[in-house]
Amino acid sequence: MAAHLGLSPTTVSLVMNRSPAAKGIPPETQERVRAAAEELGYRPNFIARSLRRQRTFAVGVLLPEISEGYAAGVLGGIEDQLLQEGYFYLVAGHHSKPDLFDDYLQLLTERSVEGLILVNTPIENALALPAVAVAGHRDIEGVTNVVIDHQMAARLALAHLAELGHRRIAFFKGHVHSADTESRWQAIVRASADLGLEIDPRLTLQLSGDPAGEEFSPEEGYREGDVFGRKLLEVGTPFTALFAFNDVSAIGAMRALSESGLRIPDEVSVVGFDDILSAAFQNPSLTTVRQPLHEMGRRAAAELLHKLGAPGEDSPTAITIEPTLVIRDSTGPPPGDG
Amino acid sequence: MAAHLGLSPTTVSLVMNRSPAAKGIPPETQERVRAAAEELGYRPNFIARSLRRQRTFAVGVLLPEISEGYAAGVLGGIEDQLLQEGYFYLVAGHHSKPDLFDDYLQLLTERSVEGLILVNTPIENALALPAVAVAGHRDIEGVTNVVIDHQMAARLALAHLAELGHRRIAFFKGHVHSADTESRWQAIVRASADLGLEIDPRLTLQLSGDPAGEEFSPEEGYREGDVFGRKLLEVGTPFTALFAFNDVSAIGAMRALSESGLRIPDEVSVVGFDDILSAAFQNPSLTTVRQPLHEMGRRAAAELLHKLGAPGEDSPTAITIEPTLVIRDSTGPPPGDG
DNA sequence: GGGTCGGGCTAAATCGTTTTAGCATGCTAG
DNA sequence: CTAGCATGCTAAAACGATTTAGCCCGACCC
Repeated sequence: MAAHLGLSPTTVSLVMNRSPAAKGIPPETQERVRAAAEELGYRPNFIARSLRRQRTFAVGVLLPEISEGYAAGVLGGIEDQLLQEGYFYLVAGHHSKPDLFDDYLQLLTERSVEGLILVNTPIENALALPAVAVAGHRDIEGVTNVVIDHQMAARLALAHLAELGHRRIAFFKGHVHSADTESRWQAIVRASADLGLEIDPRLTLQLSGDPAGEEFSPEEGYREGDVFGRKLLEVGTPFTALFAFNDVSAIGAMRALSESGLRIPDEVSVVGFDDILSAAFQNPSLTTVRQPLHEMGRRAAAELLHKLGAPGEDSPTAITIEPTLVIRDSTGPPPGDG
Repeated sequence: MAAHLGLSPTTVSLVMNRSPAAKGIPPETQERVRAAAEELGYRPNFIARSLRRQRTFAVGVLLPEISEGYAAGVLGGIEDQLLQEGYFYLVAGHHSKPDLFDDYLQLLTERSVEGLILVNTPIENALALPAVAVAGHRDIEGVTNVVIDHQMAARLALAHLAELGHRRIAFFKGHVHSADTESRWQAIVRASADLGLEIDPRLTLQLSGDPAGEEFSPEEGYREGDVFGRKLLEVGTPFTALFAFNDVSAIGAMRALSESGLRIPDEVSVVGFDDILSAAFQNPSLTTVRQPLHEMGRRAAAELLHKLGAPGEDSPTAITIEPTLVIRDSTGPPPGDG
C-alpha cells in the first residue's frame, strides 16, 4: 500500500478515487498523493476492490463454440463494447451440451460476473443474473433478445429480385429446430404478398440437417445445399431465382446448379443469408442478406450494461437489428429479360 | 458464511478444501459440514479466495481481433484447454494498435491474471508475466513460441505436387513484415532441393499487402491474390502449379486463373496454406496445408499452465506443431501427363 | 499427581481495498 | 471564555475467504 509514504490508506483511497468526500482534502495534499502513486507505479488491486465493492466489472458470455463463425462475429462486437466501457468478460463454450452449460453457469456465477450474454444458446429456466441473448429462444422472463428484423430482410432480398424482374422464385426453408426458421418464413410470405409475388410450394424445400449431430458444420450444410440444389432441379418446375436460408446452403446450391450447366446469374440468380466470409470469395461472389454480427454483439453488450446500470427498471424483451443487402455477382436479370 | 451452522469458519474452510490439515477432523464432522454446504447451496466466493491466496486462475489473451478467423480458431483451442483445467481467461483485442496493446496489458495485470497468451501479437520488451505466443515474433526472453513446422509443411505440399508430376511450380511469398514469411520460404527452398525441384525466380512473387492498413482483411488479400494471379500470367513463363502463401491469396489467384480460361486443376494446380473455412467451399475446393489452429491454441494454453505450475524451471523457447495436407479438388496431374 | 501427548477444534491475523464514523486543531462568533 | 464549526485528516470495520498459531481437554506414562 502506498500509505507508507505519508498518510493513511483512507486518504489515499479518497484521493485516488476522486471521491466526493475528497473535497475536504486540500489540492496540495491531493497532488502529493498522486505524485507518490506515479512515482511508485501504484496500481490498485482489482481483486481487493471487487471484494469490497461487490462489483467485478466482468460479465460472462456463454456460446456453443468460439471458433464457429457466427459466435466469433458476435463476440467481436461484444468485446468492443465491453472493453470500451471498462468491462471484461469470461467466455465459456458449452459445445451444445446442456450439462456443460449448467456447470459453466455455476462457475461464472461463482466468479461473480455481473451479467450474462448468451450467444446461440437456448435456455429453459429464468436466470439469476441480468442477461441478454443473441439468437436464442425468445420467451424467457427477464432476458432481452437481440433479433434480426426478418421482415426487413425478406423485403430487401425479394424486392431486389423482383426489381430485376424475377417472378418464379425458389426457397430453402431452415431446419425445423432452428430458432429463426419460422419467423423468417413468415416474413417471406408477407413480403411476397406485398410485392405481388406468388410462392410456389413445389419450389419450397425445407433443409433437413443431419440428425446425427454435426448439423452446424459448414461441410454438412454445404453438402446439403448441394443435394437440395439438385432436388430443386428434379422438381422440374422452372424458376429463375433461389433465396436460400443461409449462405452455406446457397453455396452448395450454386455448385449443384452450375454443375448442371446452369450459369449464375445468367440463368439463375441466387441470394444467400448471413454474409459469411466466404460469401465474397465465391465464384460468382454471392449476393446475400447480411446479418451485422458485430453490431448485434455490440448492442447486446450495450443493453446488458444498461440493465446493470439501471436495475429494477424493466428493459425491452427484444432489440431488433436491421440487416442489409449485399449485392454481388450471383444475381442479375432473369433470362430473356433483356 | 456457512459457519453459522455449528462450527468455526476455520473448520469449514479446512473441510471444504480437503486441506491436509483436515485429517485432524473426524469424518463425522466433515460429513456434517459437507451436508450443510449442500443444504444451503454454499458457493465459496471466488474473489475473496483469490485475494487471500493470490491466485486468480485466470490468464489474459491478447489478440488483434477476435472475429478474425485465425485468432478465433486458436482461441477455441485455448478455451478448451483452459476451461478443462479450471482456468478462465480474459480477452482483449488491440486492433493492432500498440498503445491499446499497452493499455490492455496494464488492465490485465491489474486484474491479476497469472499469465498471458499472445496470438498474432508482436511484442518488443520482455513481459512481467509468464507468456506464450502463437504466431508472434520469435526472440523475446522468457516467452515460449508456438510455431508451425514449416519444413514439414513445405515437404507435404511439394511432395504432393511432385508426386502428381509437377515440375514447374510458381510461388507466392508472404508479406515482408509477416513473421512466417522468411522461415516458410527457407523451408520451401530446402524441400525443393530435397525433391529435386528447381525454383524459378521469375515464378516467385512476393505479396505486397496494402500499406494503408487493412492488410489482413480477406477482401484485400483476395484482391491481391487476384492481382498476383494475373501478374503470374503476364510473366509468360509456363508453370503447371502454384503454391500460395495462404488460402486467401490462393483463392484470389484461382479466380484470376480461371477467368483467363485456365481450368483448375486440369491445366493448373493450386495449393493454399491455412485451411480457412472457405477453402472447402471453393469451386473447385482448395487443396491446402492445414494449420491446426485449435491444436495450436491448446498447446499454447497447456504450455502456459505448465509454466505456471513449475516456475523457475526453464521452458522451451519454441513448441513445434505439425501441419497436415488436405487434398481437395484444386490439384491434379499436370496437363499432358495422362 | 504432574507432565506430556494428541485429538478436535478455534481466535485472530491476513489479503488490499472502501467506507463510516469521528478525532484533533484552530478560528470565529457571541 | 467557550460553544460551534470548519478543516484535514485517521481508526477501525468491513468484504469473505485462508492460514498460522494455539487452546482445551482427556488419556496415558512414570
